[in-house]
This record gives sequence, structure tokens and C-alpha cells, in this order.
Amino acid sequence: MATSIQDRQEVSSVRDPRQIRATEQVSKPQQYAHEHPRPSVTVDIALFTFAQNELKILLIARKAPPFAGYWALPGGFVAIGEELEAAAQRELAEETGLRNVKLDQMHTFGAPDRDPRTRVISVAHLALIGQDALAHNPALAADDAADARWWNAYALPQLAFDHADICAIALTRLRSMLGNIETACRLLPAAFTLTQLQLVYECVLDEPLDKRNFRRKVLDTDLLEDTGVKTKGDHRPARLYRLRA
Amino acid sequence: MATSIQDRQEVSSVRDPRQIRATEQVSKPQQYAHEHPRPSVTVDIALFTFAQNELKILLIARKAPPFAGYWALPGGFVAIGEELEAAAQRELAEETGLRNVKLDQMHTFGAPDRDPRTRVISVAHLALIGQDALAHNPALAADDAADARWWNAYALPQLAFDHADICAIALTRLRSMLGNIETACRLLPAAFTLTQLQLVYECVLDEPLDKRNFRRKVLDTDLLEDTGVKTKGDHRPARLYRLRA
DNA sequence: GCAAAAGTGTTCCTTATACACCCATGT
DNA sequence: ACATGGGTGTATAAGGAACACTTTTGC
Repeated sequence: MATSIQDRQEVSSVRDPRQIRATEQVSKPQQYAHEHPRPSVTVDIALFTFAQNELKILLIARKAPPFAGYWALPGGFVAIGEELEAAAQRELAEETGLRNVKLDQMHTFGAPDRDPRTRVISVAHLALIGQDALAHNPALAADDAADARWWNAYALPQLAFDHADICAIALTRLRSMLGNIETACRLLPAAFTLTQLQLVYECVLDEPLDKRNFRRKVLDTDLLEDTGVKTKGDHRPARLYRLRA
Repeated sequence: MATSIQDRQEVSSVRDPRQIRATEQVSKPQQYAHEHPRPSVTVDIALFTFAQNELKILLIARKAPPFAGYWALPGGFVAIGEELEAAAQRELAEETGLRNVKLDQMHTFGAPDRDPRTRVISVAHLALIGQDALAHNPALAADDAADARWWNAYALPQLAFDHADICAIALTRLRSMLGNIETACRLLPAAFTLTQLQLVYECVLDEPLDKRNFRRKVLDTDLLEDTGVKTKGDHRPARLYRLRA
């Protein structure tokens, strides 16, 4: 029998080493700078939504070189005292006006030549948003801003840097996260129909799903609740669901 | 119906943007340095093995401040023109003599105060190794080096920096990777018994498994083949298996 | 012969899959 | 009335979980 089960307890009783630092002798920050030329560090954000029955990703048109005229993921430099996720939140707010979007760190891209100017290491993040969150931002909501546009995630233009790689990994990551129904819901408005949710799954997984099996599986989890409201439209109204609190 | 299926083709036909760079006007690298104070970037490696019926992780004793006397994950600075994974391979070779170990990038740790000297962003990697790979390195194989030692992954000492967080995430990641039998095999020698493999699963998942169900599930995948060799020891000899090529 | 670890099948239950028709609304 | 998308149940297959005894070796 492995000893892991008994030993587990000891881990949580270890004191947080951050509380001990102050008592140690610390070398000067400058000491580092001479020894190691430092790369720049950026964050990039792959922001997805689901609209017009398509999985969409937000891209920004670059105005300055390198890659002027190309499309790129939103992102930018990490400030020297800034958490990585805070940097991603700040860049997202600066470039889209969106705040308090849940961000998942995804992968760090560090090929030495990925930026032709200098060494830039980029920590890529994944973010999912429902269309209703865009309502406050007319440019993004209307999908016609001169420099920011939603693109079908399966039909991207040429991208700057290695952003095509980042998008590909983002899509793979998103796919692997669909086991959690909540993930798919994050791509939709707060209230949505089961058909919309199924379309999200079909679009991200890129395969058709059986309607009855899908609905049973989703409703059996008890993660969704009926809002009591129904859609109004051309045909039979559909129940609107929301994530249960 | 989602349009993703038809559109998928267009992605792969997009030209690699890296081939286009040379034609663009490029700003000078120095331009960056003034605008953004740059962090240092390191790689850390959580190297696991399975020995003495325990999941073990390799730690290095720190001799210099900060955290002198503490144990830490192997790792070090990324050179300015170096791939992240190459840096991790180099550091692993320098500190343990191990080469050509498969490395998986795991997570990037960027809390501004995680290193008391200066801003250091660390890209953490996960590596798994069988005991037979350690045979060439007597110090590591004997587990008695003054400054490098294998520790039970569930009973770690106090760790430098945020390495306790890194170890915790490494263990979680390792757990999530056990769906692939190959992952568990990477913690064992090239030839191993099914009981050893089961112990790996039980130790990493931290739960007992049924012997008959486990053996059936593993053998049904057809990923293992019988080496024809058996163990010699105190009791009934066991078949030794290896990963099928 | 006994201690210790290796090896081996069957039953039950849960979960996934395949499949087709009626319903509510707008025009 | 018809076009359009919303909504529903059942039967079969597959996979996961529970469970105990015999075999082979060293001492």
C-alpha cells in the first residue's frame, strides 16, 4: 500500500514561506540586471463569445509595425509590479471596455523570434463572455468598430506574431473545458435556450449532438433553472434558462 | 446548424505570418527597454518519480539567499535567446545531469512579490522520470546528495518562494494526466509490473483501486506488452510489461 | 507448510447512444 | 394551413464498480 494517504496531512501544516522572508538577508535587485538581459513580458487574451450561431473571437487591427494592418489578439505589456491576471484584466478593459471578465491562464509563448523587435514572452489567457455583456460597449456590440472586430473562430484572417498558434490552443482548451456546463454558459447571455446551449457545444466540439440526449444530460445535472420567461419570435417560444446560483 | 464545420478548412490554408515579417518596417529593440522595465523570467521544473512505493519529487537545497537553507524546485533564468522549454532542459541537465526528459509546460507564476529581490516571472514545467533513468547519476540514484534529494510528494519540507504552490499545482496536473496510461508509465522504469503501475495510480490519485478492474482496464487498452521477463524476489514472480512501441 | 504477492471472471448498475413524432407560435 | 423551431421517452449497448479465491515462489 502506498504511503501517500497518511502523509497527506503534513502538507497543509507547513508554514507559508512568505511569512519568513523578512527575516532573511536579501540581495539587491540591481544585482540581477547585470547578470541577465531580461525579456519583455506581455499578456494576450483570447476572448470568445457565441453570436449568430457562430463561435467568435475578438481581434484588434494593428495600426503600427510590426505587423501593421494585421489582426491580433488584445493584449499588452505587463507592468513591473503587476500580477499577470491583473495585466490581462487591464489590457482587456483598455481595449474593449470590458471589466470583471473571468480569465483563465492558458499557456506561455516564448519562441525567441515570435516578436521581431525584441524578446517578448507572452502569457496567453482565455476569456469567455456572453453577448449581453457587450451591450454597454456599442462598438463591440455592433461588431463594426474600425479596429476591433469579432471573427468566426474557424475562419480567421492572417494574424500577427504567433497569434494563430495562440488561437488554436485557445480553441483546444475551450473544447477540453466543455465538460463543465458552466463554461459553455459563459459564452451565452445570462438567460438562454437549450437549443442555444446545444449550438455552443456543437460549434466548439465541431460535431452534431442528439437533441434529446443533450437536453436530458444538461437538465439532469440540475445546474440550470427555468427563468419562467420564454422567447418571443417567429415560431414556438422556447424556455429561457439560467445558471442556478 | 453551426457553420463551423464548413469554415474549418480555411484556417489551415492561411499563410504563416512569420514568412512576411522581413518585408515590414521594424522598430529597434532598444525602443522597448525605455518604455517598460522588464521582469526576469525563470523556468522551474517539478520532476517526479515513483520509488519505494512513493511518489517523489526532486528538490534542491538553496545555499545562497534568498531562502538560503530552504528547499526549492530545480530551475533558473531563461537566456535572452532561449526557448522556454530549452531553458528548462538546460537547467534540468545542469542541476541533475538528466537529458532528453519530456517536459510539459504547466503554469506561469507571476505574483509581483514572489521573489523578494526583483520581479521574477516563472514558467513552471512538469517532468516525469523512471528510476532507471537515474542510474547514470549516482548522486540522484542514491538519494543522498548534499544538495539534491527526492522527497515524498505528500510530505514536503518548507519550500522557497512560491514553490509549495507550484508543487500543489504539479500534483493536480499529474492527477489530471493519469487518464493516459503512458503518463503513469513515465514514472516507472522501462519494464514494470502491473502492481507497480497500480501503486502509481493509487498514490497519485490518493485512493485505493480494485486489482482486477485495474488490470483488465489497463490490459484492454493494448498499450502494454509483456516483456517475457519476470521479477525474481521473495514471492511469486510477476510479469514485467513495457509500453508498446 | 506457511507467508507473501501474483493472477484470474462474473454480476450488477450506471451511463451513453440511437432513434421519430407531436406541439406552439407567426404568417 | 403550413412553415419553423421547441419539446418529449424508450430500448439497447457499453463501461464502471463490487466482489474472493487459487497460484507460485522463497524460506
